[in-house]
Amino acid sequence: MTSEATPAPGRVGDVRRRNLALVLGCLGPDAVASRAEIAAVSGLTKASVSSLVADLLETGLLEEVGVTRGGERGRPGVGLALNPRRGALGAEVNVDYLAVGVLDLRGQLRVHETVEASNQGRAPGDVLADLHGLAARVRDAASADGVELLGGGLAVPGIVDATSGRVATAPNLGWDDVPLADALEDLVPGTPFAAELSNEADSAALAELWYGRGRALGSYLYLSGEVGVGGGLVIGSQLFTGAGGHAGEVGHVVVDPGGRRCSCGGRGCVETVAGQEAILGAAGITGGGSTTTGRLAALTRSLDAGDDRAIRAVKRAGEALAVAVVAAARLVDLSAVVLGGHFGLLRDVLGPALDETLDDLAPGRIAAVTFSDLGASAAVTGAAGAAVRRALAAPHALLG
Amino acid sequence: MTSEATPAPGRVGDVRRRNLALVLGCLGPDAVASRAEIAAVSGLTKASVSSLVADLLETGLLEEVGVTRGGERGRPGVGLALNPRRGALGAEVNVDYLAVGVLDLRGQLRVHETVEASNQGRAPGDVLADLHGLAARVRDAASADGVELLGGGLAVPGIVDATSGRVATAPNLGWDDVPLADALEDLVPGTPFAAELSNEADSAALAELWYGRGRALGSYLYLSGEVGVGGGLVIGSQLFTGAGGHAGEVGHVVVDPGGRRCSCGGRGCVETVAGQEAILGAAGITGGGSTTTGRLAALTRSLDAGDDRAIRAVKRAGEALAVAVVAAARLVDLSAVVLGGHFGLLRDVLGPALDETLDDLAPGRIAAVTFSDLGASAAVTGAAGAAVRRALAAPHALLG
DNA sequence: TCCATATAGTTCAGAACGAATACTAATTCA
DNA sequence: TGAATTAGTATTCGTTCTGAACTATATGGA
Repeated sequence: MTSEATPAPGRVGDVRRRNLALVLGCLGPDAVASRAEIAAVSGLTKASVSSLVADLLETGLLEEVGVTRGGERGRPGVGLALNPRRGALGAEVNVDYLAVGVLDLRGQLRVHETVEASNQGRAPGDVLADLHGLAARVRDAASADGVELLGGGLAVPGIVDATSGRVATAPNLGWDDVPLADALEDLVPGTPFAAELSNEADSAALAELWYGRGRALGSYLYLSGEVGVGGGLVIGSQLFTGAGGHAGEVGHVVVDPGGRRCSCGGRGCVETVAGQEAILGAAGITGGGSTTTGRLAALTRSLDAGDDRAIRAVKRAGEALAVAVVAAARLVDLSAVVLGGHFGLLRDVLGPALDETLDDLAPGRIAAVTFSDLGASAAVTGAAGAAVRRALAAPHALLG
Repeated sequence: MTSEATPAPGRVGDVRRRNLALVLGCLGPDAVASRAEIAAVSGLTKASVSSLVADLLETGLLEEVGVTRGGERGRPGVGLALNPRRGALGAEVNVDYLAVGVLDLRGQLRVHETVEASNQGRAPGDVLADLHGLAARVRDAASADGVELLGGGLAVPGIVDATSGRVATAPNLGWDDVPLADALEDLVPGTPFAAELSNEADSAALAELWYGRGRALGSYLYLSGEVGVGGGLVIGSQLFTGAGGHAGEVGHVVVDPGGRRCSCGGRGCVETVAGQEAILGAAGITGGGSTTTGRLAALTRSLDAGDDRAIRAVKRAGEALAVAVVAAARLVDLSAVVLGGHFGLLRDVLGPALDETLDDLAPGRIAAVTFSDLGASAAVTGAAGAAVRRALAAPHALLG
């Protein structure tokens, strides 16, 4: 939900809260800067920065890392950097696996464990029990590695309400209106920033923004090819959640008004052409007891072998995605796309088809079509990264 | 352009600036409230509100309007309301007319004058000279009516850069890269808030938000049927300008990937089906020396007469708009649409076609399709309203 | 070696501001 | 007439940033 202009009165203390976050914002994941440099960049006075940094050192978010040489002459500054011994936990429940990881403030994924398992149709309670076992192991590993957790996040492939911690619906898991508030509580017990629930495509889009292709772009449409076609819109280096809180639902943009009925009740949606089932079906790769992963592998083999039917199916998917991408380009004035999830496997065929169709439908409009290189850890990284950002945006919560 | 997180240091004075605007924000166009009521609504203390109101009275934005009865007992409060003797000027250059008006802080359009003239292909300088003559008359009328101007705005049917005051391109005027900084300066000379340039569809969308259908909606896609098909996205009661600053360009969303080439170089765009020329052409209403307004009148006569070709052309436009509306619904999670401009003339045929197609392509997704009732003054009202909002958001600029 | 110069960082007085509290003002009701 | 109730003001206090003066630590040349 886009935040309504809450009539919150400005208090004197707000200024300090804002400036504490401002100082942290001057330090990227890898940056080292002295108090004087921070003062110059932020526009704050040296006196204010000194005072703010003292507080931030107390929170443990910041640490001093020896001296820095600025100009040739004069007293050297004391280097300041984000403390790599603080971090957040990210978790992901997906159709074929569970994954949990710990990301530190410097953006390093310090621990990452994945458990393959088919969670489709399992009772949420059973899945969550497995997840918590995995999370406990990961927390222990992080602790052994010297990382103290500040918070966490959980990503699921479905429509979620972050404020209440409920999964409204996750069709591919078979979940419907599942409350996860307790599960979130148990994920990172006793940390100052409670774990939050998020959509898997949104988390992956954010991981891309903070630690992947998106850093150089700032604004882009992230397309996630999973069982469905998910999407996340990043506008001006921020996740755009739209009017109702669930923007970027690319899978059900209409690309063919006269096309096939979709499971959503609509007609001619992207998913009816570019969803996994649609592609595999059109390519003639039948279910036959095989897993989705196995069938996708068969598809890539067919593509490599030059199988005409497979190539046409993937090309058709690329064309459908192009129509949706143009709609995004026009409606929210985007000019970049990042493709992730299983689309990466199809890139050799999908990329050219997408490029070509974009050039026909809206020449010159899309400047950059890129494929993600974050791999399978995107959602976990994004979920943990969001918790890290929450901490860096609200350092005052860590002060007495 | 979505504002990058400018590293602006928070200063002590920011708190007061914010709270001054907060107090004004508690007073809608028609609202009257006492200091005590404002304190209760805003969360500020009575003492702070008293102090803030004293400053605001000094700016002239606020005025005392007699006593108010709160509860049954106790001292009555002093009513506070926005001062209707302050306002802003809105101007519009369009293909068939020039218009200038003055809107007061209470949202009343106190003066509004329109001059019919075909501005297509005229030199920008000539058009602007006419506009300034009109603006001078309107300023005099406002002054005679006791309204003091705080600022202004100018809306044009094209892509603009508000920060530099340039029109990048306005195809239907035949303008290309026209600098309007001087013209804006002359529009409201000597006012504290400089006039700003805006897109006509965006201004109309904002007028809808502040003074029309949008008040009840908060988030919607505004569709403006002019020579082209313009659009404005309002998300969470704010104009959404997207990644590049020009969101809502509905006219070139692809609705038929195999469709006709568009003047933009693309294919199957909304405008190739729902633009004025496309509808008139498909309806068989030829140019024949007649003005666009005349041809549109002929179209509505044909519709009223039950002419099949005309009805099919408008229905086809409704279907095309539906595809674009679904794209917006999915991508930015909208559920409401407001139709303005010349679409209002076609509402009897266009509305049902739109509803029906929406129900086929995305059943239940769009909750509200409404037609604007602001008429021809939408863009002028929006341009002036934006200036009013700027003043109400930055009252400190009016203090010594 | 020693001092001028340059840069980093701290200390302290001052101003701006909202919060809390106690006060005055104006009204109703018994 | 006075108690109760509500509106609004005055005063004191704590928080925070700013700016200027100050201390700390380096380089480089006499």
